[in-house]
Parts: sequence; structure tokens; C-alpha cells
Amino acid sequence: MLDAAARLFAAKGYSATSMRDIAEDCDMLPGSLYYHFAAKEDLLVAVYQAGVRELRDAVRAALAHPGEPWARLEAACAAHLETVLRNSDYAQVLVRVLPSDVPGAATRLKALRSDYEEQFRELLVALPLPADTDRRIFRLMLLGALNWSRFWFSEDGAGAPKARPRRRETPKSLARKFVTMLKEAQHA
Amino acid sequence: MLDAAARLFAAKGYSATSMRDIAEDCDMLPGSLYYHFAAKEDLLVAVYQAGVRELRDAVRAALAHPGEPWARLEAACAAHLETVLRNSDYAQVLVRVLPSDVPGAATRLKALRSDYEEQFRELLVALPLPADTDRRIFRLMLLGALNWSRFWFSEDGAGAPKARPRRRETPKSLARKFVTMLKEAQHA
DNA sequence: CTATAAAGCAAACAATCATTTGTTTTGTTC
DNA sequence: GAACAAAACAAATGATTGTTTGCTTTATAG
Repeated sequence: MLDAAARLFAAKGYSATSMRDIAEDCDMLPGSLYYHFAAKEDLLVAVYQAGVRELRDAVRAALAHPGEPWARLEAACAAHLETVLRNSDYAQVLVRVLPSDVPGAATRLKALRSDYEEQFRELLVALPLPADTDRRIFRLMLLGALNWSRFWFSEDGAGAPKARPRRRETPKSLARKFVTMLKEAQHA
Repeated sequence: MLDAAARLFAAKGYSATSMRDIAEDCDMLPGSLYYHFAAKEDLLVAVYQAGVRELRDAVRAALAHPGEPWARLEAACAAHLETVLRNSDYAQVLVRVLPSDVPGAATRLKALRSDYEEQFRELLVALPLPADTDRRIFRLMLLGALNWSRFWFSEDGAGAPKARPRRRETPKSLARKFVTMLKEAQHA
């Protein structure tokens, strides 16, 4: 049931997804959902929570082994992308529906979000950046690039059939490119 | 009337904005809107079109004077951010509502979008990047960071009152930081 | 003043929305 | 197998959705 909600929220967004859609997707009647959740908003919060957990766990696992700061950052990005782009409808909801989409739950959603991003904040203080680098902007830039990738990334090259075949991009290769582009700034 | 639609689409998203909301915002009745637009989707397309035009013109103006490639890129980013973050509800719609939100108009919206991004594509070929740099990913990363900034950027520091006062960020200063973080990669 | 078209009003349409209520089924425990 | 709670059904609630229709106002020309 949470699975269905996550799938639909991720695919169509919050307000475009009706309780009927969700109910149909898990072979239930609309009213039955209200036994488990008091309101549509609460359903979303539950999905959000699961998404944060999946994302946090994935990144945490990627950071289990110590290593050079830049390599750790790249591993974290790879885990983030892997989860958002391939594995989890829940994580996609985090990217697709914004706190401001659901005024009634905005506060709760924002808290969950920033809870996750804390992990990146810690990752960045360990990074040997030039003294005048604004780490906050650095983080927001990277997370923006990561999150926005959801809107153009497509696993298989199943686009226009005539398009020149492009090197198949994976979450991992993408993370490497992203981090590389930012990394060498410190060698200047 | 387009103004009202743009404002509401930008603030609440596509499906959360009703034709009644728009009508009320411009002191008209819901039905009256249909004299000008056959459907809600067409209204959105019109707003999208205006958004692309504003954004394209702003960037084009910023690129009027020749200059060093990196400086030009920064100027383009500054113009983009200035438009999205400060000036235009229309441009905000481009960031806020995605083609996939409106299946019936997705194709048209995508075309408009990629029309705009063409400008950045040209800007990037002029950039003296290392030979092995993937310019497409570079572009997508930068645009992702730019677009996502809409979700955390706030002009005035009107957030939590107790928060440590942060240096007031402007679209221009933000563009400089973004580009700087990417620029020095080539000096490695 | 009159013809003509553009623009907006007034009122409804069926469909769909989130949600509520009372009842029935299902599964568990004694 | 009786008692009991969890879970789902069946059916309806009033509100809101995008859209249509016919009529009236407003502005533009001749």
C-alpha cells in the first residue's frame, strides 16, 4: 500500500495522484485507506519518511569504509543516484514532491529532508577545499545537480530511435563525472 | 491573465492550481477564461512559452558583449538566476512544472525547454575544457544546480529569526560561486 | 445611430475529489 | 466454536474539478 502510494506520487506528483488511484493500485476501495492513514497528507509523510530512510541507509552503507574525502563524497553521490534513479520509488518522491506542494505537511517534510542532507554537510567539512570556498553553496550545488538528474536521466537509451547512440550512463559513472568536475578546483 | 496563471502555477504547481483560482485572481469568471484558451493545458503552454522567451532574452542580453568564455558563462548563469529567482513568475513555471506533469502537453513543453537550453549548449562548446570532459553532463550539472536553487534560495534572510545571520546571497554572487567551483577544474 | 465582433457573465454540466459512516469480512485467541 | 479486534467493504457525503452553453455587455467601425 505504501508501495503503491510511492509509485504514484513519484510518477504523477502529489495533487495529481488521487486516493482512488492509490486504492485501485493496491486492489482496495478508497475508503479503506483511511483505516491506516487519517489523511492523504499523512500518507505522503509516511512515504517521505521511508524515502529518507532508504536514502540515508544507502549513503551510510557507502560510507561504511573509510577513505579519502573526495572518494567518500563520490561514493555518497553514487549511492544517492543509485537509489533515486534506479531503486526506490520512495526516494523519487523526495525529489518529485516538494514541501511547498503540501502546505499542511510542509514543516514535517522539510525536517525530514534536512535530516537527510545533514549527512552531506558532514561529508563536506572533511573535504580539503580552498579556504574561501562556501561549503554551503558547494553542497547545495551538488545536491541540486544530483536531484535534477532525475528529470533527464534515462537508464536505457530508449529515446528517439534515430538519435546518435550515447554512451550508456550509469548512476555510478554520473557520480564520478559530477565529483570530478568539482574536485579539480582545489588543484588550481 | 497570463500573469495570474503564471503566478499561481509558479506558486502551487499545475494540478494544484484550478481554473477558478486563476479566474478569481484576475477578477473574471471561470468560464470566461475559455474564450482565450481552449483548455487548461493550453494556458500552461502559453505561460511556458512566455517563460522561455523571458529567459532566452535575458541570457541573450547578458551575452551581447563578447568576452572570455568563462566570464560569458557566468554572465549567462547570473541572468538565468536573476530571471528565475527575482523577476519572472513565468520563468519559475519552467522550473516548477515539469513536462511529465501534464502528459497532454509534455511534448510541446519539452520542445520549449530544450529550445532554451540550446543557448547553453553553444556556450559550452566555446569553453576550454579538458579534452576528456563530457560537455553534456557538464551542462546538465550546471543547469540542475541553477534550477534547483529555486527551492532553497530566499532573497531576504527572513527565515528562522534566531538563525545566525548569513551573508545575503544574490543571483549574481551565486552565479559567480557556481561557475568558480566548476572553472578551476581546467587549471589542474 | 447602427451593425459587428470581441470579451465577459451567469449558470449549469458531469466527473472526480478527499473523506465519513455503518456494516461486513477476516484472522486470532481463548 | 464463541468473543474480539483488525481490516476491508459498500455507499454516500459535500465540495471542487475542467469545461460547455446561451446570453449580455463592451468596444469598434461604418
